[in-house]
Amino acid sequence: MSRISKEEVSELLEDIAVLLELKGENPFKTRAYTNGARALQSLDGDLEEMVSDGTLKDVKGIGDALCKKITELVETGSLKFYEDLKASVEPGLVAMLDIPGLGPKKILSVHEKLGITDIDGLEKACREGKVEKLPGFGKKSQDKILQGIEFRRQHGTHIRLDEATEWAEEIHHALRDHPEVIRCAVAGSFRRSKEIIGDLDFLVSTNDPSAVIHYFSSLDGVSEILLQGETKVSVRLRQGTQADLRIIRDEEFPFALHYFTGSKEHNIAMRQRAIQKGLRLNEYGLFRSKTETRDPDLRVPCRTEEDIFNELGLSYIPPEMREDMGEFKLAEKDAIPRLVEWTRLKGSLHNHTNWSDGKNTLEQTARYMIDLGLEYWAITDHSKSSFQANGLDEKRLEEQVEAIRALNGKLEGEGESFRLLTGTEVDILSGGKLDFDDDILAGLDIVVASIHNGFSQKRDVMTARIIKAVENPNVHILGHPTGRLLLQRDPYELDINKVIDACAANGTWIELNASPYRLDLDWRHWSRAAEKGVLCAINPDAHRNEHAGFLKLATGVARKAGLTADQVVNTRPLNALLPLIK
DNA sequence: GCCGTTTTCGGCCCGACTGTTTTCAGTCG
Repeated sequence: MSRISKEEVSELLEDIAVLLELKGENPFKTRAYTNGARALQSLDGDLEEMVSDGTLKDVKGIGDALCKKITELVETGSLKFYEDLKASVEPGLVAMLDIPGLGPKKILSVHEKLGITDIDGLEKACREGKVEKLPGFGKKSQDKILQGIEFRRQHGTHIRLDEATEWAEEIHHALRDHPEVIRCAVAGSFRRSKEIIGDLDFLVSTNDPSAVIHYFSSLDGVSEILLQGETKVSVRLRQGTQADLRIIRDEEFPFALHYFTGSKEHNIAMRQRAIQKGLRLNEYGLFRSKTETRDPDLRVPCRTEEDIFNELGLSYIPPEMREDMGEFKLAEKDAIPRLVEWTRLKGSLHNHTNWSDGKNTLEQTARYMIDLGLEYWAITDHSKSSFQANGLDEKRLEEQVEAIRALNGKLEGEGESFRLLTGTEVDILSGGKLDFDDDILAGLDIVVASIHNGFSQKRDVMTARIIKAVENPNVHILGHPTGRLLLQRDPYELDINKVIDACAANGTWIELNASPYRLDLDWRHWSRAAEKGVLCAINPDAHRNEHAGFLKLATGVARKAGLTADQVVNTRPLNALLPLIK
């Protein structure tokens, strides 16, 4: 047996799907590989075991052919079918799928007719006017391809949740202000609290579509209209993100809201359920017909999204959970958890001040958090090895603890029940040793242990390093466990499942770092952690007071992770938290 | 390639928009 992980197999199956698509294979076959990849992602059991005991074939979405290929991968570490397939496709063609307006058919066409093998070659052919002469292409297609290449060169395509929030709120408010708008909503991956947003989706019900479409396309932040029809318009915002608006009639609103919230995979599963019940589901309604697509007389009356789920034998699925990653099983049994709400948070357990690399003083921080109505706020400035962040040594830490005690005394004298908690974000050094000795750590309220250097260690070395740290009884929380910076830096190599298991075994909590750059631990890993009883701390890792706002944003991600208020430690009031951290 | 109390073959989610056509294929979400 070779060591190949479930994730690696899953990614390889997705690669196969892309390659098959480019070869012009039957789209349903292509999708079978995508489905297989997804089935593996949400698989609970151990892949090697399932291969050897033959239970892999029982997994829905994995049939004879996929089972054989996965078995070959697990047993030998490679797959001949994949190697042959990869060798038969020009590698430069795959990247062309990212260019708007270019799909597999057109890519194949420029490849076969003009011998183009990569984006640079495509750009050259466009400039020489060769592409517009191909059948099915024209001048406009050629210009659009050139524009797409240029745009992608200048901007990335995705934005973080905090950037998306600013735009979404601004446009949402603008739409709400328009007199012809009856109802409007932000849908899409933003409503699902994805950590990274590709484009923004807005939905409006109105009796005057053209007025709203015109209004939307001429909003202040719009730099370019990409396409415009009678019920749909797509624009480019100033900073590069695409925003789509869909217009529907008001009685269609709940159906359209569900449809445009997605995810695509969730929607496909929903429509399949509708078909099984002899119904048809689209953005205009749920119809008692196999063919009718818009007849109001055949529409099953639904006032809310919840009604739609109920009609299909499901309890309400919150938007954040709509990824077709197990939510249907829960909704069938009416077992969707009551997800945590950000208003339940009572404080935070990982933050910085001007003692290390933060902006505000202890007192500014305390006053600000009191105004927000919070009960506690842990001060966990960096430790001495993080010299780039002005980390505290033992002496300064001792002084800070004194200062915090004094400030707490002053607040108490003013009748405030709010408390700053003492603490540190202690560096996990290479080898897993911590940057402070145990007797120092033992005297603090909260110890967060995090990695800030030596990112490039090998997977097993890094895993052992982190496990050693979380086994220290003085460590309460593992901070930003994978070190990723969204859209900037990949996670370091580690076996996250082993780390989760170690946290479970030692009663160490795991952070959901609320910084929009991190949102780490990723929501996809929390079902395993929660199952093993690991508690979550939603921590803004605040470096200035306004970062307290990250708590709201990250609670959306915690909801996506399926977490309840009980599973999040900082929903506890101070008097319930203190016994836990002793 | 997967799947099945209508099926082991013939389906597979669905509709809007664009550009190139002259009724539709390709792309997108």
